[in-house]
Amino acid sequence: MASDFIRDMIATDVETRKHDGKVCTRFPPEPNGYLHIGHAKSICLNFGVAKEFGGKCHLRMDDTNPATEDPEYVAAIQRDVKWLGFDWGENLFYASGYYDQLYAIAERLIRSERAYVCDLNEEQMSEYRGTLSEPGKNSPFRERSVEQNLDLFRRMRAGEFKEGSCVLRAKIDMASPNMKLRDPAIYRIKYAHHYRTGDAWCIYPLYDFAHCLSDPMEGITHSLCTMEFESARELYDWVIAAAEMPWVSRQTEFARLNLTYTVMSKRKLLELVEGKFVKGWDDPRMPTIAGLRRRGYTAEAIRAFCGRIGVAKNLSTVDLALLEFVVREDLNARSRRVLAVHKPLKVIVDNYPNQTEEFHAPYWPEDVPNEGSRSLPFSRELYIDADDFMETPPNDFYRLGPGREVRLRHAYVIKCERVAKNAQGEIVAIHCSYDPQTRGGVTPDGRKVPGTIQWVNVADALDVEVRLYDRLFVTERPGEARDFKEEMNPKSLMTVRMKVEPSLKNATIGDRFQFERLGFFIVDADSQPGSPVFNRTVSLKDSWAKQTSKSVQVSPRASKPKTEVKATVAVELPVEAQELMARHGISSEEARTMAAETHILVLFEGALASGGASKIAAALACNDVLGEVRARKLEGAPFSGKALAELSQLIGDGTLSSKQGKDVLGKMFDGEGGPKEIVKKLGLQQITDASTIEAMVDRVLAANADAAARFRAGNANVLGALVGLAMKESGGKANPKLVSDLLKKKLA
RNA sequence: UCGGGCGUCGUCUAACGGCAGGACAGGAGAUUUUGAUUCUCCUUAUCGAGGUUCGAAUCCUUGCGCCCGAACCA
Repeated sequence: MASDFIRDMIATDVETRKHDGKVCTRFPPEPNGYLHIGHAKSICLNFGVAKEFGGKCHLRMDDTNPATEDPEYVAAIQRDVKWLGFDWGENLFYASGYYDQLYAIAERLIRSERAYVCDLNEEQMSEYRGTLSEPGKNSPFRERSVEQNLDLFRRMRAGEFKEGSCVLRAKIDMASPNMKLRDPAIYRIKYAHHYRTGDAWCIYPLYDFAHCLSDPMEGITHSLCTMEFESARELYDWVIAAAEMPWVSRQTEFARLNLTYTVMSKRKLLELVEGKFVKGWDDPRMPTIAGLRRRGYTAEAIRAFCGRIGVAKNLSTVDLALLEFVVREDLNARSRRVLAVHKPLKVIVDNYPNQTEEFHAPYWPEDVPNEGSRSLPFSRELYIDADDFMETPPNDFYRLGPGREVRLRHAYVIKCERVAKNAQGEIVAIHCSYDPQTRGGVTPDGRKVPGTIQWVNVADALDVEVRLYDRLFVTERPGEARDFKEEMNPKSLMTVRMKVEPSLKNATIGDRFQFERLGFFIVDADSQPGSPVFNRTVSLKDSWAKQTSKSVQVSPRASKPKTEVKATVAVELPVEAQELMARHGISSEEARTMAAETHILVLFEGALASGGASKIAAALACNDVLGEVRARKLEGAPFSGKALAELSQLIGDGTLSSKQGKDVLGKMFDGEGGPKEIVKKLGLQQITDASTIEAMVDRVLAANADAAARFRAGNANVLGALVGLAMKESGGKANPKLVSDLLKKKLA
């Protein structure tokens, strides 16, 4: 499995023995709909990570809203996760299984004055909450006593109050810039029957309370969720801390999956199901796991897809073509090839005797290492596909046309002699001759027959129902310009009849085939014994169709309009920065940084006071110290201005190159002592001796003869790489400027 | 900008500060009893402007753009 930022983070946590080196993840769907391919990404990530690090992944039904949840969904979720190939073992949990504990924690929060019962109605509450840019104001019920809150909360539970009359709220901060922290509701009254707890409760916890507590209750180490929960993380941490949970789970967010030509929210999918735009959650056009399964996708293909799309934080919309690619790749290796004719056109082989012969036809092409074959009956009346005949074909059409030859797959080469038409002038049959020398499709005389087409014997043809599926939406991003339901593809399902070879009579539900030249198909559950129904999983790539439709095809996707280069408005330097600039003789950029980052200013002034070289110290402080502080999520540098002064002196007097200076800075952050100490410990005296450097440069050049050629060919970046190599050769001690100059001279 | 997140080929995703790589899509060709598969080759990217550095996609400043957040949903 390729790595990603989450796996990197977990690997670090395991190495540093966080949580005792254990890894426990969870997949927490709400049973209010079916799982879709977007969930598959999360499932593959959570279960995959657990497996890779020798940990566990729990399956947890996040069922805290009795109004929308249903046991049917619970069963479907388990079926789909299992089908995808993942096993939660004993670890199936329900948020509803924690209602007692959650209630107890809520009372604890009340006792520690971190929660209160609020009687504001929904409208008032939203008014009190303020807006994104204005702070909210405290609820008039915020200062109720512990006793009163406890009493009220218990009466909420006892069913003494109407639905909506009050809620339990966390007492955090109504002025927080993070709206999630403005005293969020954590319990509401709902007189609804819960599918698991029945009528035991009339108050239910909300997501922000239940979810973040379920995690530590189960010993979850890494709580992976999608980006829209990012601002909830602060609340997540607050609740765990406020509840004084003995276990702390860490939430990390990644980007959810979007697919072109697809809608991916449960709300929209539910709308499609309830509005009968599709035939249910498992309609093969749906991006649900159940739909994809019925469409003929394999779990392997879906997992491969999830592996290929990666995990990152960028908002991303994956091309549907990638999903089609992985399923073709998978199906190519596992589907038997059979012959089927979509639009039957009768061929009469006039010179063929009145008989039936059988051809031995392998199920697999040569490059798929599988065994098996069937026999194919052949006689003088056959069906071929109407698309494989043209009365006036262009030169590059190498199928059948008047006077032209074509190979019938596994059978004979035939030649079109004449076309039979009815009174309306429509073609009713093609009269052909066959070449008896070409039995099995070979041409002993060595002549080229470029076209090979599929066919079915009229007498034995099976007439079957086939469902041709296509993308559900016609636009890449349905719903972006108008209501997504107005952008549905009217041809997303075309139910047709096909003539297929007789061996398919006993195909059973779930069998997969490739209908040669047409696509991959699976036998649908609607099949009856002896009369299979096929779903097209995906068509074959068809470069002929692509070529012929080129003229009508939309122009290749326009490249993204580059953001217009606007005249850069010089941003005025704040007064404090101007003062600093004048006072310390530093650059405007540095002054700006120091004016904004007090700890950098303090550090720099400390360095100045200790006699540090001001230019170097300023650059170091603003560019490198600040970067390091941020990367390590610190408040400030863990060393004094004096240490910075010392370092800048070492650089200033040539003891250290600026590169070494930065390395030393890293060690200072690691707490390995002062600059001089580190230099001594590591023996970091910079190498400036010309002959020593030349020897190293020569060695690097000798070992990378091709690099020199590439540099001369115009790749200027090679120089950087060679400098890097020479630096490594010197153990980081060479003066990079000297190395670079020498290299330039030698390469010129 | 009230807070947060994110900007790398058309798309998705890599690159301890050291030759911007891979996959899909697109194009050209070879092989082919599936115009499939397979195999070769090619096109295309670091949001802009400054700064630090021998060297910046990466560090700093700044501008721009996109996304998320004001359910008693999850």
